[in-house]
Amino acid sequence: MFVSEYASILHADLDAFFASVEQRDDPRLRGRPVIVGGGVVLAASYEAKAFGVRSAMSGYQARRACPGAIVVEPRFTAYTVASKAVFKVFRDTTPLVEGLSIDEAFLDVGGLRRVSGTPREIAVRLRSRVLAEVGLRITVGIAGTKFLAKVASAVAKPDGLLEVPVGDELRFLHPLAVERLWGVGKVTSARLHALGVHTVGQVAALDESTLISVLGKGSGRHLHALAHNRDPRRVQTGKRRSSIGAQRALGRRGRTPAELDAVLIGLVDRVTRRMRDADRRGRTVVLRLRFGDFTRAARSTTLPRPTDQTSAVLTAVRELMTAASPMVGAKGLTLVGISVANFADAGAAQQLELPFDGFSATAVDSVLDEVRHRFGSGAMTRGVLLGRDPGLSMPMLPD
DNA sequence: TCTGGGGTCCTAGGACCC
DNA sequence: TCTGGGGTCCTAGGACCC
Repeated sequence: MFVSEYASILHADLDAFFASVEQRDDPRLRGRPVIVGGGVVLAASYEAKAFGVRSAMSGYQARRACPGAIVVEPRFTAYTVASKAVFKVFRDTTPLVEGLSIDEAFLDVGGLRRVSGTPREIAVRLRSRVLAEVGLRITVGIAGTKFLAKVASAVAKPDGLLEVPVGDELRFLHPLAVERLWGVGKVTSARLHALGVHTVGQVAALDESTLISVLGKGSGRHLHALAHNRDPRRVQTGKRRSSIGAQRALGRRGRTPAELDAVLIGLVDRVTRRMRDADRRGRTVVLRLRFGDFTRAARSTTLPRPTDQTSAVLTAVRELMTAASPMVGAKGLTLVGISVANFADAGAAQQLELPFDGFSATAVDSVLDEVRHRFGSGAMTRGVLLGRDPGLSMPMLPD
C-alpha cells in the first residue's frame, strides 16, 4: 500500500450550486430562502435549508417547511456555463482534476508543493479565485484519500475549508454518523441501524465478513475499507461518461399514444444530438418508465452496431415501448426516459508500464497492487510481459 | 398535496461459447 | 447413461449520488 506523507487530495464542492447561481444572478434573491424547481426541490439556498428544505424533497413539503421561500425555475444553461468556468479554475490549479458531477471535483495537488505551496495554501487560493472569477462559494476538503477529502468537505460546508492531517484520519472519521460514508443511503443505513451500528467507528469494529453477510459482497467490502480509511483510488483525469440519457415527467393525467410518441421523439432527438456533439456512439438503448404508484421499470435492447442516429435509436425505443405497453396500460405512466450506453470507445485500455524484475509471486503482486492503485480496485487488468527477448510476451489474466 | 433530470455501480440469472 | 469448468454478453432490477 502506498501512503503519502502528507494529505494532498482536494475535494472541491460548490455550495448549494443551482441556488447560488440564482442568487448571484438576481440580487433580489440574496440573503433569502430560495428553492430551485417547483415539483421537486433540485436545490435549496442555505437560508432555505435552515428551514429544513432539502434537495429531492417534493415541492409541496418544501413550501410547507418554508412558506417564505422564493421558488424559481431551473436554468440549466446558466449552471453549465458556471460549472465550466469553475472547472477552468480547477484545471488552472492542477492538471490532475477528476470531475464527479456538475459541481464537484477531486484535485491532486501532491506534486505542486514547490511551485504552488502546501495543499492548504492551494485550497485557500482556489476558494478565493472561484469567488472572485465566477462569483460562487466553494468548500474544500483536504485529505490523503479521495473518500476522506469528500467527507471533509461535507463536514466543512458551507463556505469552509477542512484539512484532515495524515495520522488524524481515524480520530476524525470514527465519531461521524454512518450516513457520512460514501454509498450509505437509506437502505444501507437502516440495515446498519438494525445491528445497532450508528457511527463509522462502530462499522470499523465489525468484521468484514459480518458486513458482507448483511450488505452483500460489494458494499460490505467497500464499507469495511472506508471505515478504516482504506481508499487506494487515485485522482483520475480524462474519465468519460458511460451513458447519455434524457427523461421527462408526464404528470398524472394520461397521455394518448400520439402524445407519448411525440415525447419519445423529443427525448431521442435530444440524446442523439448530444451524442453526435460528443462524438459518441452506443449500442445499448434503455427505456425507463415510472408508474402512478411510483414503481419503476427499465427495458433495454442492444443493437448489433453502435449508433448515434435518431432513426435507429427511435426504432429501438418504439419497440421497447410497444413491448412494455401492457404494463403501462395497467399502471399509468408518469415518467419516461431513455438513455444510450455501451459506447464503442468504452473500456479502452489504459496503458501502464511497470518494471518487473524476476518472475515471482511478490513481483506479480506488486504490479497488481500498483494497477489497483492507479485505476481502482474494480479495474480489470490484462497485462503483457515484455522481456529482454522481444518474442516473450504473455497475457496476465485477470486481476 | 406529491415526486426532476441527470448519472454511477453492483448483482443475479440466462444464453451461449470453448 | 451421464455431465466440468471457465468465460463473455445481455437483460433487469436496485441502491446510491448530485
